[in-house]
Amino acid sequence: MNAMETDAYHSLRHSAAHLMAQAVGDLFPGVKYAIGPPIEDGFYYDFEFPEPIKEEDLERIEARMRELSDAALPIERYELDRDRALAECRDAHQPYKVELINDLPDDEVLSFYRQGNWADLCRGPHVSSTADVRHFKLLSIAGAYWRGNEKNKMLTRIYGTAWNTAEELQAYLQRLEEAKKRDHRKIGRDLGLFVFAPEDVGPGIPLFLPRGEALRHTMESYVRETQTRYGYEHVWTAHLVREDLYRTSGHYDNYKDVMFPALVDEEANVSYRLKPMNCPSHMTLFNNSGLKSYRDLPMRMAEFATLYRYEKSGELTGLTRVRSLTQDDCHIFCTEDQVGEEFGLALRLIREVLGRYGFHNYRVRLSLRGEEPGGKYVADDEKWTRATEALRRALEENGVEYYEAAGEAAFYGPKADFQTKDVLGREWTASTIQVDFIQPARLGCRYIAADGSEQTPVVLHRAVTGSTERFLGLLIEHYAGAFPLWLAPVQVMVVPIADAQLPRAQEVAEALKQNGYRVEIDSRSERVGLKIREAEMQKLPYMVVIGKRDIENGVVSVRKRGEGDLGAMTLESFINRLDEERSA
RNA sequence: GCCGACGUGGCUCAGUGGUAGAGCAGCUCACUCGUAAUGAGCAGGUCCGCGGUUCGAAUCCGCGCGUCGGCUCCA
Repeated sequence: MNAMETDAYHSLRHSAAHLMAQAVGDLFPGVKYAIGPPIEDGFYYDFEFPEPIKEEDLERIEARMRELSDAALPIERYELDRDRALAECRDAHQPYKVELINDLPDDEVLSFYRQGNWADLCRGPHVSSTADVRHFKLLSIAGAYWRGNEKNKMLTRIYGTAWNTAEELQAYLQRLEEAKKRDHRKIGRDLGLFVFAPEDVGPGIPLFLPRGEALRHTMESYVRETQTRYGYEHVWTAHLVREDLYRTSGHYDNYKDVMFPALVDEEANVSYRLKPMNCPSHMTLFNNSGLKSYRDLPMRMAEFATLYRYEKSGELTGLTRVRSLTQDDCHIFCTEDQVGEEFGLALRLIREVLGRYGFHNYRVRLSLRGEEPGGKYVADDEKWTRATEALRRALEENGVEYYEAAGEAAFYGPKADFQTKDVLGREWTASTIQVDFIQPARLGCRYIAADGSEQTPVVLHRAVTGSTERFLGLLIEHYAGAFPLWLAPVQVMVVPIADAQLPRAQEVAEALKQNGYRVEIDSRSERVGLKIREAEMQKLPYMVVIGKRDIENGVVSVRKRGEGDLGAMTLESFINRLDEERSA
C-alpha cells in the first residue's frame, strides 16, 4: 500500500472518478476510457471522446453525476478471468482497457467495479454506493498523453475535486482562491518586482525592476557569502561557448532540444551556443588552470551564471520556468573517496540557506536513471552504477530522508533533488546535488594521485537555491510578498506628514542608509493615511512617520507592517531595533 | 510542442454585427494634513496581429503570436 491508498479520501475520490466516467458514458456514447485515479485533493479521468468537448460540457457532466449520485447505485466488485475480461473490453470497444489488461502480470486478479449498467476495470477500493459521492466539482479540461508518453495519442483529461462534506468542498475552493492571491506572478506585478515583455524581449525572459533586482541581489549576495564561508570559490565564465565543446561533453546529443539555436560566425566557420549549463565551461577552466595534484582537491568552483534554455512554449510559467535563468551553480572536483564528505558539506550549506528563508516544505528525491530505450542518458553502466552507489551512500551517511524516482536523473548522472511546491501545488526542484562520473572523463579532466598515477576526478554538480528566478518565485509565494526585513527590497519608507517635515525626513533616511538600509521617502504632498496605505500594500516592513510633534520631541514614529503603530522612539533606538531584526 | 480556455486603456473587467465603456491607477489644480483611500477636473484605446465574410467587424470565419490550466520536459 502506498501513501495514496491510505489517504482517507482515496476511495471517495476514486469513486468520484468512476461516477464522472459513468456520466460521461451516458452523455457521450462511443467514448473510450483510459485511466481515472484519485489524486491529491481530487481525481481525474482520461477519455478519448468521439468529438472534442468544451468547457461548458463540464456542467452537463456534473449534472448527470448528481443524478447518478441521487440514484444511489450500489457499487459492486466482481472478478473475471483474463479471457473473459479481455473479451468484455473488446466487445465494449475499449482498446485502452485491453492494453491495460495485457500489460498486467499473469497472476494478477482482474477485478471490476460495477455501478448500475456501467463497469470499469479497477483494483479499487471504492465506496459502497454512488450516493456516497456528493460533494464534488469538476474543475478543468486538459490534454494528457496516453501513458504519459508524448509519442502516444493525446487524450482528454477532466479534473475534479471531491470531499466528504459541503464545508470541506467550500473550504477547498476558497483555498484555491486564496492561492491565486499569493501567486508570484500577481504579487510580482503588484509590488513592482519584475515584468515580462513576450512580444518585445521574448517569452520566458523576465525583466527585473529596481525592487526585484534588489531582491535578486540580496539573495545572491547571501548565498555568495555563505558559500565563501563554507570554502567555495567563485569563478566567472561567459554566456557564449563553442558548440564543439557541447559535442564533447555530451550536451549536443542529450540536450540539443533545450539549447537555443546556434549562433554562426560564418567568417571563422565556428558555431556558438548560449550556454544551457556551466559544467563544460567549469571543466574547461579546471583543465586550463595548470596540472592538478590530488592536494588541490577538492576544488569547489561556484558561479552565479545566467543560462539560456529553449524550454518549449507550453512549459513556461512565471519565474518558476523561464528561458533565462541564473543558477547558483558549483562544480566540485574531487577524488572518489571525497564524495561523501563533499556531499555532506553541500548538504549543510543547503540546509543553512533554506533554513534562513524559513523554507522547510521540501522533500529530497534521489533521481535515478530510467529504463527508456534509446535513452536520454549517457551509456556507461559501470560509471552509472558507481555514481549511484556513491550518491546513495552519501545520503545514508548524512542521515537524509529521501525517496527514489526512476527516470529523473540528469543525462550524466544521478541527483539528490530538493523538491518543493508552489502555491498551486506544482512541484519544482530547488536545490540539487548531482554526482557525475561521466563528463570529467569526456572532457579530459585529470589530476595526479598520491601514487603518481593520472586520475579522473569525480565532479559533484550542486545548486543551493537552484536558480535565482525560480527560488524568488517560490519565496514570493512563501512570504506572500511580505519579505523579512533583511530581504525586503525597500526596508523602510520614511513618511513626512507635511512638506515642512521633508528636510528632517531626508536626515532620517540618510542616517538609515548610512547604517546599510534600503530606504525611500514618500515626499508626495499627500495625506499620511494614503502613504501608509500604499506602504502597507507594498508590504514594506517599516514606516517611519515624521510630523511636527516628532521633530519637537526629537523622535520618530515607527509603524510596522501588519502590526500598526509602535509609537515614538529615538532614531537611535529604532536603528538598534532594525539591526537586531535584520541579523536575527 | 500537444489538448483546452482566453486576449478590450497601466491594472481589474463590462460591452455578441451599427459612432468604444466603468472603477482603480495616471496627469492638473486646490487642500499641508498624525498611522490602510481628500476633493474637483483632464487625458488615455491600431478592441493582440494579419487576412477573409459583410453596406458595416471588438463582435462571425481562417492563420499567426502571446497568456492561463494541464500533458510532455525541467533549475
